[in-house]
Amino acid sequence: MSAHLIAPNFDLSATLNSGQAFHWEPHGSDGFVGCVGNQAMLLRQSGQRIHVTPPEAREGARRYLRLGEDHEAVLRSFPAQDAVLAEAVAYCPGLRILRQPLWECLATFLTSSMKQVAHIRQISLRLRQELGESCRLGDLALGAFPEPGVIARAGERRLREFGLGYRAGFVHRAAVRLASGEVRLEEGEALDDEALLEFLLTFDGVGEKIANCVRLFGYGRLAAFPVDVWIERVLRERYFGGGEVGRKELVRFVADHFGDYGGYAQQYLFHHARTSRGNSRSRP
DNA sequence: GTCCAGGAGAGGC
DNA sequence: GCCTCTCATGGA
Repeated sequence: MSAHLIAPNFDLSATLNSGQAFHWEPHGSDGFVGCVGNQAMLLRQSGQRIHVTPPEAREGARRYLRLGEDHEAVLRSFPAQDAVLAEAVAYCPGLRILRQPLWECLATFLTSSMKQVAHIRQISLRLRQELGESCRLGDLALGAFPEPGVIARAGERRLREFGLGYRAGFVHRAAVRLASGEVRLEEGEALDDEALLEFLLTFDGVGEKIANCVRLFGYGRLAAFPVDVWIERVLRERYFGGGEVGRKELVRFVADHFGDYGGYAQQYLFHHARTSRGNSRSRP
């Protein structure tokens, strides 16, 4: 039994494997299994349809995949004279931004600093398997991302067993803050973009880059533009002719160049730089 | 074995 | 304000 969603110009595989979420596992020839919150689901794309199993996960999947939004408006908003961005969009036009549950988004990106995507993925899966609530999907048992209280009780030492290294303290302290009720991530929903940034920066281990990832992939602030090592390289090489440009100047540039949907532009540039052939650092 | 990763924070200047 | 160093780990 499954339900389906209409998803025009959508690339499920690229979207789930583009360094936003890290826990989706291939299933069968063209499916992916994972949890969104505590809902286990199988997603499978055929043409413009995405089939969701079980059917009761349909609305959760729709929200997570941000379906039903006007993606053409996003593409129209991009700077008209930007050939670099146009190339990245043409490379994978079906790539989208996800809308992830806030805590799993924050916690996952707290583990991301100075880590390769493959390793962030390994940590995310281990946290889910070892500490997360087990969610059944037919014969499969998938792990939800562990609640703050569970991580708080597990302790920093236990987290280090999962390969978090010095990031274990960041994740643990954030979990303790949330589990104690001192703050709630949902408070951020009501804040404007700037106030939300300030709020996220109050978490130890969250700097501007990770805060922007959480604003973009969790809170759905589509103008947020995370500048990581990949984006920094692309900007320097393709937008500034390989010249010596300070990181600060790059941040200033993206703020007024890419516009209201800069987060999408960023994701297209990131995905293209990281996965396309011709980039010596990327793997085929 | 070597390089480097979706960084942040502290310290020096 | 900007530059540099350290933090911990494992995939490529």
